[in-house]
Amino acid sequence: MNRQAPTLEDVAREAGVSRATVSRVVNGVRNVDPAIQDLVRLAIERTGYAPNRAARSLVTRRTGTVALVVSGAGDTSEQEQNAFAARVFADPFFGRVVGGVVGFLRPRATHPVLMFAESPEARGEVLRYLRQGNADGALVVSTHPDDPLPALLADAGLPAVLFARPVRPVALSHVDLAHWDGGRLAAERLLARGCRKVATVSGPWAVAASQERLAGFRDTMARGGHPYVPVAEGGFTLDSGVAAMTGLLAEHPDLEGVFAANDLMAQGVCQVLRERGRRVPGDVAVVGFDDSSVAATCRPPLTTVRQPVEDMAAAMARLLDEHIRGLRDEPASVLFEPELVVRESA
Amino acid sequence: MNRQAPTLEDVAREAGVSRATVSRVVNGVRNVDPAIQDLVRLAIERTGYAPNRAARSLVTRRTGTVALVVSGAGDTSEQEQNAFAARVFADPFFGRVVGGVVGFLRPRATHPVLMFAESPEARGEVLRYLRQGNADGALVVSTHPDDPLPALLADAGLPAVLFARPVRPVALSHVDLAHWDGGRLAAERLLARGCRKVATVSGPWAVAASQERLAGFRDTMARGGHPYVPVAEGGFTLDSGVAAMTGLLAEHPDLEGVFAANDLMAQGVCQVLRERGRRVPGDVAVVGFDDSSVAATCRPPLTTVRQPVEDMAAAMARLLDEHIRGLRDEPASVLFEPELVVRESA
DNA sequence: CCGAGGGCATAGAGCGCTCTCCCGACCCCA
DNA sequence: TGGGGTCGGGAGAGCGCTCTATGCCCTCGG
Repeated sequence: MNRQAPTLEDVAREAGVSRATVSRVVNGVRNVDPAIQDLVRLAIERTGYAPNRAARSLVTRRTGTVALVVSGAGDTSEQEQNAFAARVFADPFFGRVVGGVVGFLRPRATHPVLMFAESPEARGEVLRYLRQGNADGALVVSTHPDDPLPALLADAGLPAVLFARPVRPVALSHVDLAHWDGGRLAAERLLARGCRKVATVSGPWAVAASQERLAGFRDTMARGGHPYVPVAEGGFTLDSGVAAMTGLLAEHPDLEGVFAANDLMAQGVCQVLRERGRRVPGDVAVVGFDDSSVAATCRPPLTTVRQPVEDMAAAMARLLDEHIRGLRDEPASVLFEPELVVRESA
Repeated sequence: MNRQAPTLEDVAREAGVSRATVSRVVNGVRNVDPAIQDLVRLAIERTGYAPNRAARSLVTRRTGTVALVVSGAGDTSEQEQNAFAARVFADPFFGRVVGGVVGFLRPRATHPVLMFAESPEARGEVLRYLRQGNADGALVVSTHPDDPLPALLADAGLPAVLFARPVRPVALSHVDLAHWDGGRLAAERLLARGCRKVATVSGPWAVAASQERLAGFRDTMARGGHPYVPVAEGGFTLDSGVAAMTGLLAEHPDLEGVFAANDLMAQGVCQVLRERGRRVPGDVAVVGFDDSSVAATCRPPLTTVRQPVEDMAAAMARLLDEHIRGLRDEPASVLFEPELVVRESA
């Protein structure tokens, strides 16, 4: 970068061949004499050559970069943008997404650019970024059902893959979890433990996943002879879990089991129960959702419905890669199955 | 990206001016007749033009991208790389770093590329990435004192800024916290509460910050008339906090105050204390460090030494920006002051 | 012995942009 | 009115790479 980086031309001169030959050696090789290959490789070594990506992507029209976009709802103010980023990262869920994405991209010499799109300007920035060819496509994790970004990307014809099926249909690939089955697993666990009086802390109503988890839970409870299940709506945060549980416990002091739609809320549920003198799982069994890191470190460790986030993120990256390489034209969707992880809380 | 994106040439034709003029308008430089400016802007609007970044950075030698590198110790195996990413993100600390960095970069139309450098190959990848001109510089957060990456970057003459002063001196700018003062604040708080028997759970010995926090704490306690302070070494994780506190409590059952070198460990300390029947802060006062998100959500909420991570991260980004733009030649260091945040635990 | 054919290398034309000249028009003042 | 200065715009040379077209040479069939 600093003092005149060596160019293909320099290497060619050093090796006594032409620029094109060096280029062939550097990239996947097409018929180059092995002796010359070695010669070139030696010259590359000696000059410390590193291909300039700008020049390369100028002609290949590929950047080896994808945008990893966390997009929010509508219209966050300038001041809140930092907070948004911090909040997103505070959720252990997102770390797993990054882990899965990086795991897939790394062997493909591709790198994720982190972007936040929680305001109209930020969304415009994402679109511009892609249209300028800064990145080949976008992996989008929406934190809000009304997120307009997917539609914008689809309209612009930009390659993109979503985490979770969008509420409004959009012509983009996505990966998702069989949330209904997750709810079912939680219900089955509580039923198997013999819990009679059972309640649930759901995710936000507007989020499709919340509704599906809830439906799976309720349907299964009903089938198991418990047609009525009190529900309190939470917001996927610890605080909201505390609030929801406080309300539930006030109305139903005799609860024996609780299903919280994510681990953070389950943690809040446990806190409230303990503060109210209930033992978990002795008096009340608690099932969480996600199998995030808190599930294991929480006291007591949470029995939870595992969402294979890393695999899902990797699948996202794979789908995007296929779209970018033109191997896939039509939007596809990949559905993952949840799994019950039994620890101590239920 | 898809069907022939419009080029500068197209816009120029549309506006009836030359390529150079359009370029001038786009970059907002030099004297261009306002009337023509409007003309060009209209043409840009009509064609939907977006400057191709590859072409631009080919000539400017700038990418508008910086690498945000989380670098680990030595030689992590391929399988553990995902885990590394997940672990890093599980630490709420890192989310704050990202928030601060993004906050600074965003107005400057710069974006962070996320990279993990926890193995020799990964480190090579980072260097190559920078030397290829994929990014203009690197923001490095080391998770291990023996991290060789800073030296590699310095040797390669690549612009980079570190979070925390490296153990071995390296010719790179960095930001850091006055850790000694942080330890002092914690000690002063415990002294002010009248705690007699006090212990501390330190961070890993190898980490300079741990030693400084410890020194500040001990020196201040000594000055306050408590020359002997039992220490247990932790690893900045919740589990290590639990283990350390278990040991301390066994040897010193009469403890009245504990300083843990980060909030995660403080949380572990509180768990152990509660399980052993001690009330916090009634029986034992606990002071944490960082003021991370767990400090507020923990039960009880932690009194802690605040590290202004977002500001520090922003300062890192600013330093890097100055290095990249050539405004700053010599390595600089910026030191931040910690601050006591009083909640309930002490 | 000659021409066809194939492996291997080179030449050279861009990719889309910036930026340095350079030139024409206009202004000011003598 | 003319000379020097300034301002606004155009022409064109690359930036470093890929890739197609082309050419060389060696082998082999006729």
